[in-house]
Formats: sequence, structure tokens, C-alpha cells
Amino acid sequence: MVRPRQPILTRARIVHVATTIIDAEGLDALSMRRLATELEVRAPSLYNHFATKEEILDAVGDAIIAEVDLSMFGRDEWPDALRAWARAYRAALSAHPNIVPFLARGPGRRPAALRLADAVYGCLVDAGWPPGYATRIGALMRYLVAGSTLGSFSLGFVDDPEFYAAAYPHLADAHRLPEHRQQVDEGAFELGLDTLVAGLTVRFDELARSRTGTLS
Amino acid sequence: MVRPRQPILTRARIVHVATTIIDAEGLDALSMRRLATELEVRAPSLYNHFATKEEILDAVGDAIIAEVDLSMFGRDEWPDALRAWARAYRAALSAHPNIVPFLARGPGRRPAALRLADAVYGCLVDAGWPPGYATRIGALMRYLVAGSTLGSFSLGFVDDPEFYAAAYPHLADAHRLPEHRQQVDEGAFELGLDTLVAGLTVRFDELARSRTGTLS
DNA sequence: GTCTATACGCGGATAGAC
DNA sequence: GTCTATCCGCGTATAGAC
Repeated sequence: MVRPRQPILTRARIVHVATTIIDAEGLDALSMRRLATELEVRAPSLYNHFATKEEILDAVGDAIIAEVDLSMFGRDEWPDALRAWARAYRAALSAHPNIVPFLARGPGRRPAALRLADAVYGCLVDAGWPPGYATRIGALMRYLVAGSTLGSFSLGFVDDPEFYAAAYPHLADAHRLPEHRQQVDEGAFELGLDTLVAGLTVRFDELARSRTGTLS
Repeated sequence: MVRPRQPILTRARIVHVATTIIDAEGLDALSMRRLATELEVRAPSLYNHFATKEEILDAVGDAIIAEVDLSMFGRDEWPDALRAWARAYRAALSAHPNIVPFLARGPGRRPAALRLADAVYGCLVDAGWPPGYATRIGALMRYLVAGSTLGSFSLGFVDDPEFYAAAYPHLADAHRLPEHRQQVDEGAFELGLDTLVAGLTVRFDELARSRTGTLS
């Protein structure tokens, strides 16, 4: 018994096609009309499934973040879990770099982003970090991941050697080349991750020792 | 001898009023028509002074970044200079948080942003950091400053306690409150800055020692 | 050189017919 | 649930007045 007409549009199809457009041509390329055309439909039909364009973007972002593995929390020790999670998070975002500027606005009403934040916070608190530290460490890791995928450093450098060479001699280096930009962002991320987790481990031990000291 | 009619519009006035609008009502509130109205002029007049809206935004961003003090470079030791610079940079951006999402796209053709990047890089290289490290450390600091002013953590949390309490018990904490968001972002920034500079100092000494070891 | 009037082609979004 | 028709605001190009 086949149901003869299944609905032409579903939220999942809309999100999938929207993601494809953004990945291929950037955030600005996604318009309601363009998205509708790609779905072989007229633009207003989309409003039967999403109230606004922003809701569609939220759904796209949520689907990407939902892919981030969180299984290391509760399994590994907090320093290893933090490292593994940050790398998984960064990998998920750099697979869809064009949507990062939108995600950077904050977790908003995207459940996966909140689940993510909740998981990190919970892991750190369970490990013994004071809540205030757990909140700040979670934020810090977000800065690192968002910053290194946003292209805040590498993107935006103009592809015009002449533009730099004269006025900014120090910058006339390899990081201007597109293929090196990824390396700079990934290298900066790894340097930051190593340095932060190592430093936080030291601080954690100091905190534990000071508590023990108070008790003894 | 007064020149009777001075031009109504100047680049400086346009930039100033644009900054005011963005600070007060956000990036989206800035349209060419709105800006022109505020300047008591019609929108197309603006194109006599800037070729595109993006050029105006670039100029606004550049003016803000031009305020960042760079005098610590060449005066202080690199760890102190790095700390002082990062704080000055962050202070400048958090005075105009609404424009940070635009700035986060990269330095583009904004000279002040390039001067900034050049100054950090130069200081680190002069201090003895290998160029690859200097590039990555500069990027890392940018992630930290951009992230903590972007509101990537604090902004975007919805002002609706009910929204979190049920599903995300760990998050039902003080950082949802607007007045605490600033504290979270500033606290995370300071924690990251301290931890990173301390860790980098250690690494710098290791690098110096390994070079000495090779030579001896 | 600076400003105005006007207009084009897009964008997001809505109302109401089928 | 999808359509057609439509609204309004956007960035900006052009032509012409001063």
C-alpha cells in the first residue's frame, strides 16, 4: 500500500540542500529563492517548514555540531578528553568552514551546541574543577576552535603580494599563501591546545594541593 | 576669510556616525539609507566618499583597531608585551562589540589590522622566536581576543531560563545572566592569556636550551 | 566635486487561492 | 502544502543639478 504522494519538502531535505549550497558557494549564496529553486519549489513553500531563514541556518549548524563525538567524556581523563573533543569539534567545523561565521554568534537555540557545552562543563566539574573554572575553560576551548576555523587569521589576507611587501615587511612571509593558511590555523590551534591543556593540568594540581593543604 | 560652504560629508563624519549606529543598534541596523538619514543627506551621496558599504565598515574597523596601543613592543620583554598588547586589543574591541563579527573575517585591507599583526610578529621574531612560532602565536592571540569579544560563548544564550533548565542541568548556572556573561568572557580570556604566556615562556626556554645544546 | 532624483534587481517575508 | 502575487527594504548604478 504505497502512500501515493509523499510531501515534496521535508526539513531534512531542506537542511541538506542548504548545507550543500553553503559549502560550495558560501553563506551569501544561500537565499530562500536559490534554495527553493534547488529543491524544485517556490520560495514561500519553505516557510511551511521553517519560520525564518535564520531557523534554517540554525538547523544547518545544529546538524554539523551534532556530528561531534562526545564519547570521550566520562571515558578518558579530563586532559585527554578535552584534547580529543577539541580536535573533533575543530574537525567538524573545518569540514564546513563557510558556516562558521554564523555559528560564531553563539549557541542560540541550537540544541546540539548546548549539548556540547553541557558535556564539557559536566566532565570538568565531575573531574573536580570548580564550576567557575569549568565555565571558563569551556569558553576558552570554544574561542580556540572558532578562531582557528573562522579563518580569523588566515582568511582575509588579500591575494596581492604587492599589497604587503612595501608597508609590512615582517608579513611578507609564507602565511600569505593560501595553502599555508590552513597550516597556520591548524598549527596555531595545536600549539594553543597543547599549551593550554598542559598549563591547566598544572593549575589543576595546584588547586587540588591547596584544598588538601586546607584540610590537613 | 571663511570658506562659506564646507562640504557636508567627510569620510571622518561618515565613519563616526556609522560607528555610533553600529554601537547602539548593531551591524544589521547600518544601512546606506539609514546612515545617510542620520547625516541629513541622501544615500547615493555616500558613494562620493566610499565606493561600497564594505569600505565604510572597513574604515570603521580600522579606526577602532588604530586605537590599540602598540608601544609595549620594543619596550617590554616579549611575555609582558604580549600580555599588555592582548589586553589593549581586547579592550578596544569590547568597547565596540557589535563590529567584532565583521572584523573577525580577517584583516583584509584594513591597514591598522596589518600594522597590528606586523608588530606582534616582529616583536616575537626579534625576541628570538622562530618565524613559524611567531606566526602561530600571533594567530593564537587573535583567536583569544576575537573569541572573547565575539560573544561566541556568552552572546547567543537565550534569555529564557526555562529553555535550559530542563534539558541541560549543568548549564542552569549563573553564566546565563547577561551581567555574568561579560565576566565569563573576560575571565576566560584572562585564564587563557595567563596560561598561554606562561606555557610559551617555558617552551621558549626549551627552544633556547636545545639550540645551545646543539652548539655546545 | 558633491549632492539629489530616480530606478533596477535582488533579498526576506506575507496573504490568500487552490 | 504548495502556489501566485505582492510588499517593503536593501545595495548601488546612472543622470543630471549646482
